[in-house]
Amino acid sequence: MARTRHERFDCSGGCPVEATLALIGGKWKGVILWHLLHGTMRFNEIRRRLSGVTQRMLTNQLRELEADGLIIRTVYPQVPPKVEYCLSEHGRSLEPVILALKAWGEANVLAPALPPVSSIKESMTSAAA
Amino acid sequence: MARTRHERFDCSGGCPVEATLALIGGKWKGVILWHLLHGTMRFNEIRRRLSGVTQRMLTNQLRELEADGLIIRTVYPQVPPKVEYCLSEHGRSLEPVILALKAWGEANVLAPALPPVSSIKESMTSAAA
DNA sequence: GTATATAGTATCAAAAAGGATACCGTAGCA
DNA sequence: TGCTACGGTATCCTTTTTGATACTATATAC
Repeated sequence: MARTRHERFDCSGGCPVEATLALIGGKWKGVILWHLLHGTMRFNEIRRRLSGVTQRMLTNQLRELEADGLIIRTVYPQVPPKVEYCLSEHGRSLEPVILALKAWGEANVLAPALPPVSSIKESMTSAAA
Repeated sequence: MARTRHERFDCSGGCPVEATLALIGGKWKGVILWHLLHGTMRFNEIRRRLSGVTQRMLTNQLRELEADGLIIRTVYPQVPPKVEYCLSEHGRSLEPVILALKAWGEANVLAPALPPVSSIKESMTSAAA
């Protein structure tokens, strides 16, 4: 159920890159994992931090992360329900990856106005047209 | 054209994680970048390494990477055509990220038979049912 | 004269991802 | 008595992504 694209890694030679991206590449997974780096959280707690996510999506993503062994879901037999999510050991091993993603994003996406590099070689391109 | 999901980063507080994933998160982008870390490559050269990719997909992904300023496309006005792709400076700055993804993938996805952690808490879960 | 390699486009279709909305059952609060 | 919070499901729909296939132009080799 809801297995995304984890099953097929056909890129010969080896692309652990793809394999990893398949696990954390959903729209919300990266951020969820990043938030969970800070500690255990309840469902709605996560939801509030990911403003914009729907319940269905959040449930889906959390379930996939759980199925992939990256997070641990603990439901307390209470009413109203209380469900906690935290990183598994496996998930925590992703910390350097997440932090690398975050560091690069901070340095290269949000800060600068990245100029279109596609201007220099346009002269060559137009020569072929 | 072909802008994927780069435009909207609504996850408040800041998720450079998402921002980065949006750039490298396509099905092939990560691998393409990884291959380009090794040096300049021609179109079909990349294609052969990504066995399974279609021409259309490869073109798309390369165009997006170029539009995002991560790679540089150089077309030589020859016939038959010769087009080279290489990392831009911006793209090369992704090297630690790519390597982190690769390292984790090698260590955690391909090697071990990752046991389903979802067994311990099942007792609690069933108690709620 | 035909085939091949090059780097693509164009068009159509399928699959996957993501989103909107409504609903559930109970506890606690007013 | 009705409201809200909790952590979801179920259903339907739209958008995005991916894939299959056919087509282009020309130089070179056969």
